[in-house]
Amino acid sequence: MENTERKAANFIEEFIDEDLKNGRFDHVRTRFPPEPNGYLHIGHAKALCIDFGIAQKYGGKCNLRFDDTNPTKEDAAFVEGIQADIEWLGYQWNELHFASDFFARLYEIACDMIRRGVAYVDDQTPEEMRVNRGTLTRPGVNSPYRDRSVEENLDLFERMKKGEFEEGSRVLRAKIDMSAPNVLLRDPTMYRINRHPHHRTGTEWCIYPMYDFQHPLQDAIEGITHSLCSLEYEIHRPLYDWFVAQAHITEQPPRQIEFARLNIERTVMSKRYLRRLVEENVVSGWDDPRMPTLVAMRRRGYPASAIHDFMSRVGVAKSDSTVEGNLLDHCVREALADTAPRAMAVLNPLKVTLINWPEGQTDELEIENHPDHPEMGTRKVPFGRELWIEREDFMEEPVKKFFRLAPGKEVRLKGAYIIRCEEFVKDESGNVIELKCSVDLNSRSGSEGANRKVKGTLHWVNAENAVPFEARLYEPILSEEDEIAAEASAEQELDEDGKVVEAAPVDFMDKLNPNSLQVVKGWCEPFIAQSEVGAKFQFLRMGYFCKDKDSSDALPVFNRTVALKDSWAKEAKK
RNA sequence: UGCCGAAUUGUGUAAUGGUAGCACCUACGACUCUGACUCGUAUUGUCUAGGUUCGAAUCCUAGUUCGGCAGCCA
Repeated sequence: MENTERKAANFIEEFIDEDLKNGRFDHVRTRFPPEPNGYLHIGHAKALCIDFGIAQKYGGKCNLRFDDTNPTKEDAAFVEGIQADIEWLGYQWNELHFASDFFARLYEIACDMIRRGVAYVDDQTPEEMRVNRGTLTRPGVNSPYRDRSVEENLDLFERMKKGEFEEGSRVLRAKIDMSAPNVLLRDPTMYRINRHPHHRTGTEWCIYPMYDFQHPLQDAIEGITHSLCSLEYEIHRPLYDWFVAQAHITEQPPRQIEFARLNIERTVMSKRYLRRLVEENVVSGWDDPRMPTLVAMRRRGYPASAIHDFMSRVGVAKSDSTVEGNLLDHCVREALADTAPRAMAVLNPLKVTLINWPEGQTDELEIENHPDHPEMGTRKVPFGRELWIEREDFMEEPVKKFFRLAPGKEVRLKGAYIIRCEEFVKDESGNVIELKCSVDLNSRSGSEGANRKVKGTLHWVNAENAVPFEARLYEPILSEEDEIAAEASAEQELDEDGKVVEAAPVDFMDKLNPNSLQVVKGWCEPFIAQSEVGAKFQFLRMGYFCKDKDSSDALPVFNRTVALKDSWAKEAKK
């Protein structure tokens, strides 16, 4: 492997380079280890891109491993969803493993640890265990069951496995040090009893290994060289190393390296909360386009390449950070800019009648599908006396710098003619409901008469053939400024012993953005309606849109993937 | 009051003792049959205080602030 020339892109690669150079490893093998208890979100995608990306970069391998050690919340459907997401991102795992395939082996290792006197069955109640663990500032005390004989431990553990005991009545613990400053080392639990059927092993097992025991051993078994994970596991590393050392699986223990997880402004990034959004029907499902899950982003129209681009821009570091939503939007726009064909759709329609256009006459105009890519061809667009334009493209009393339609003012209709607003019609409550415009019949696009300066160009749809459609417009799922409070788990209050008194939860449901979904009915060009689910367009001036699976023949539905940048909106605010 | 980490412009991330750079955001301008795209210009930064050094974001000392840890979750 000739990586000495290549410059490390981040601190993880520096560590790996170091390991390769000093001979700790002569190859790289990573793993992506999701628990199948939900769908992958953009935060997982960061870890995923790092795990797979580094393996790729070093010519190594990356395994997909499901850490399915807690049957309570896991489901086979998530296993499939996760695999689909990984494939969508274009990665291929080398080996596919399930922790549950190794339950027998882990059990044997646990028995061996009992025989060597470094694990024991504890009969304390969860409450007793908690009390005896001590606090952050006070050492714990040994369990009264800590010094049972090997024979008794072996017998008890086997009977735990056989299902002779109730859930919660006994656990297997590692015998380390109840006064360790790192609380995780105070005789951590290795196995607990859980009778919930497992999505793969059914009722074969009723004891399940804990993460701290299973994960490092699984890494060692698979021959993982670098076990990359998020910062929260940093404090677990001594335990990780301890278990690997105890298990005697490999001469070359895997190295755990931690990096900061991804946070994005106004985005919920915790599986627990996402699950709540789904279960409490705040969203329509894991693939609701407001969700930060990959399955939702795909549905919303984000190209996989945008995710990769985003991850490379976000970088990898060891300090906690929160990325602006702008950056993701930017990556999505950039990914779509060259590939999405242009089309016209009006989201908030205002009727325009061309007073000097012959009644009953409909022309066909030829309009390019992409201004920068002539190879994407052109399409025929009908044009007649009655049109729809965007309501916000007209102002009765135009403010300065507004160069769209206003009484007496001219605009160009994209690919068509220049029109002038001659008068406007209001309903009884004073709302403008129609514009009467004159059209410059010599100004048809491409003709000589079109070559004059008109400041504004509007998109439009011919009323006669327009197809009604539903547009779903999205905003971040959290209200502004509140994301941190919502992200933070419950505030914990401590009593004088430093123990948790009560969790006073900040209910993130209160932080939800009431405008995260806006549904509007608009008009679009006929050909758009016939596109396939998943088809992506840029609706001129309105943003990138993706045809949704909720579409019917009667009513096409489009998700706005991302809006275009809008410098007028900023100007208008002033 | 314990242990483990982290602090570079508004945000994210480089610089590994030698010119603090890049991207996004923002502002202004050019271009424009998308107020998009593109192009140009600009503002803003090394947590604090000492020290070592010709030279410190980088090394040392002491602080400060922030994050994580007391599941039979992962």
